[in-house]
Amino acid sequence: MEDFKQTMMDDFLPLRDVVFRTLRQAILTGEMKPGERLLEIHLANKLGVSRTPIREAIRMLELEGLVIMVPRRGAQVAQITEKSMSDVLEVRCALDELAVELACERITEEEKAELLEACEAFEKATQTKQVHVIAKADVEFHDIIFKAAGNPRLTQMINNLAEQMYRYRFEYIKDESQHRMLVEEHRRICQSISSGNVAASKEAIKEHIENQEKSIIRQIRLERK
Amino acid sequence: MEDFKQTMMDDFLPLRDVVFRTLRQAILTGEMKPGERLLEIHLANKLGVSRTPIREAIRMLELEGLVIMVPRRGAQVAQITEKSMSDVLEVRCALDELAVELACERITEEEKAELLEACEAFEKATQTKQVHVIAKADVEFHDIIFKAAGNPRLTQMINNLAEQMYRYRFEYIKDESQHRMLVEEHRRICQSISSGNVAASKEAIKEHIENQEKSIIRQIRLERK
DNA sequence: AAAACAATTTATGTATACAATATGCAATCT
DNA sequence: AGATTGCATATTGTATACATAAATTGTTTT
Repeated sequence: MEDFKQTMMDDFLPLRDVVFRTLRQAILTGEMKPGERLLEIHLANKLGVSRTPIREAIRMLELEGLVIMVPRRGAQVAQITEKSMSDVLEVRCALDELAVELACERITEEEKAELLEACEAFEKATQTKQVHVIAKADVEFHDIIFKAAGNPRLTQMINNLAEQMYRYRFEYIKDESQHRMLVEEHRRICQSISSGNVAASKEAIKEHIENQEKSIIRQIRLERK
Repeated sequence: MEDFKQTMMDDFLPLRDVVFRTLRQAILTGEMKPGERLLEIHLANKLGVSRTPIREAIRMLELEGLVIMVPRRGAQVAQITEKSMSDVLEVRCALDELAVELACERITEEEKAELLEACEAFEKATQTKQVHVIAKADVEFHDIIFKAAGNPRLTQMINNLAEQMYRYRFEYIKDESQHRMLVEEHRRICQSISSGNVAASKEAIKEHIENQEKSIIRQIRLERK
């Protein structure tokens, strides 16, 4: 009986959170386009809830920078510009460098094993050529680094930044010509962290992010063709 | 009459934002203590508004990490631990290093002059021995660096992190024995950025943040005595 | 026909009402 | 006495109602 209650409480989610995730997903996947207005009643009807959870979700999206508020005109999906993306990536690169630096200092032997395993799993995943499988393996690899870095706040911030590029991620991963390089980059990151080489780790992760940046910028330019 | 209407519209702020700022201030200054519950009706009565703006403000505070939500129990002020503070400072240091690095690369001659001026203004401010004057001069100094770095997203994130330490800031600035060192640190930062020396700038800002960290950790230990 | 103004509509901002859930206390049972 | 159940209360979660401002449309006037 206690178990039941526990599970019920665990997966209870206020509607605002459901709405928040739904809208965020819609924005990040590009289903809702930049500049598109978020009409409360419209969204409320569409999602079958009242305006209240919609509004609270919008407040959260606002603070995440995914929507911008125009006073007395409501919310609209934030514009994604080349500049704003490279700004985000600039920050993300710095934070990822910090993450690998901390990981170098704090990683346990057990985590080293996990990292190596995740690295190999990623290589296998690329062979499936299934985008979501590869994406998942990629996330798992990086999550181990974050765990090893032991700074939850840092993890949260990186994940938040990474989400902002969600819609371009798949395009990047879809491109099979990149797979060899991606695997190689992961290997270098894995090795340099395991050997505690801070400088090499930072260099490796920097290249990793820079390659992503190039791909994303390319995508953006294609879109506004 | 038209004038009045115009000014009202210019500085029109939804109540949620007023409430947000008010509550954030209360939390950051320590007026609302960690663990304290945020009862919606209570706050609504106290601030003379309805529950709606209170709730929306809480959603924003939640995403900023200043309050934590317990489902069906509402919000409470987040605990500030030594670990959480050093986590934040770890990230902040990395971001500040990025900021000075970018500033080195992008600063204009005009901004160099502004920076020098702000640096000298800060020194003068320390002589007034008025905490809020010094704090303001300090903010202005760092703002010029952020402006020079030319990454609004980065600026926003650093400011957000800095806010989380708001309540300890004043204690730090109040301590007059630190003033000489603070001025010296600012001078080094100013000089190294102006001369475009990335490595020296990073080193200087790192020390600057580390000294703050020491002071903050000291404060926290004092509080929980 | 163009501009200005009024009326209407639409959507946000705010308040309140209603529903569901958790908490605390007292009465009851073992 | 201790545990348990049931009820009252407090509080959150959600929906709706009302108020105000912006946008739009249509009409009138020049």
